[in-house]
Amino acid sequence: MDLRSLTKTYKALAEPNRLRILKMLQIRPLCVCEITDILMLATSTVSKHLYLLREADLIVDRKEGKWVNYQLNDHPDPMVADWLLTHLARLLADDETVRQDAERVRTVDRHQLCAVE
Amino acid sequence: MDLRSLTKTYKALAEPNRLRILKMLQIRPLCVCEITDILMLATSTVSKHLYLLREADLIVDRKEGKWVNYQLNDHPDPMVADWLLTHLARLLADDETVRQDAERVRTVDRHQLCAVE
DNA sequence: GAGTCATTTCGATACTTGGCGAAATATAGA
DNA sequence: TCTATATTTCGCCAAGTATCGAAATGACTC
Repeated sequence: MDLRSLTKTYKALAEPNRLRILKMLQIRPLCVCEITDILMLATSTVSKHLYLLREADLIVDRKEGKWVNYQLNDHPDPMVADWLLTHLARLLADDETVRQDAERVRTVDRHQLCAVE
Repeated sequence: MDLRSLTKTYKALAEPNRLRILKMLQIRPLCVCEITDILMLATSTVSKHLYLLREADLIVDRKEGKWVNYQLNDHPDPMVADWLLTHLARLLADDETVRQDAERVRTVDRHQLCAVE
């Protein structure tokens, strides 16, 4: 673990929408269109956020048909990412935005969202 | 602890020179000119880095004569900064830059540095 | 109080990053 | 193979940030 990679990890965490994504993924795996719907950002923007979280070893992607599911990394670098994800579970529990995101995660359905309207 | 303040904390950590400063302050308190000498940056740049670390509750300043000594915050927010600083103690131990910084911290003397040459 | 030195603040500049839409890629199904 | 859908990549712009030097501030000493 050197300065460069630790900086990359903290940079990945230093953005509110990316923290929201991580908190949402604590509830269950989500596809890009579900995350996009909840954050209300362009798909390309969300894809970029997911790329940075993946590069930081915090999440992993699993292709499933035409969807790409993202989930928290179950086997992250034990020195850093593992520890940060564990801590994050205790953080932001009382944040209003994060709380509302959690409700949306429980009710959102990808079959309703994508390509409809 | 909400999204905004947690983002501020991670932003403070997401820069290599600021991580180097924190690692140096783990050894002993340092004044601005000592840190400036080790990082080889302009004084104004270092001052700004210190400002951001202070705003994130990670360090505190103590005036001592014409110098301003910075040190790690002994009583940080127990929910975040406290935990991050504890973890940081274990991190970056094997980083070459951080190791060299540590040597400089042990040998540097503010009376030799400032206003000389 | 004038001078000296450490630090902070200010203003300018180059670089980085978050955001979008459009184009490219990948997968499923007809 | 053609079409539809989900995602990624690319090019661009606006906002944010790291950096510097110069000016301002604060503190000690003569």
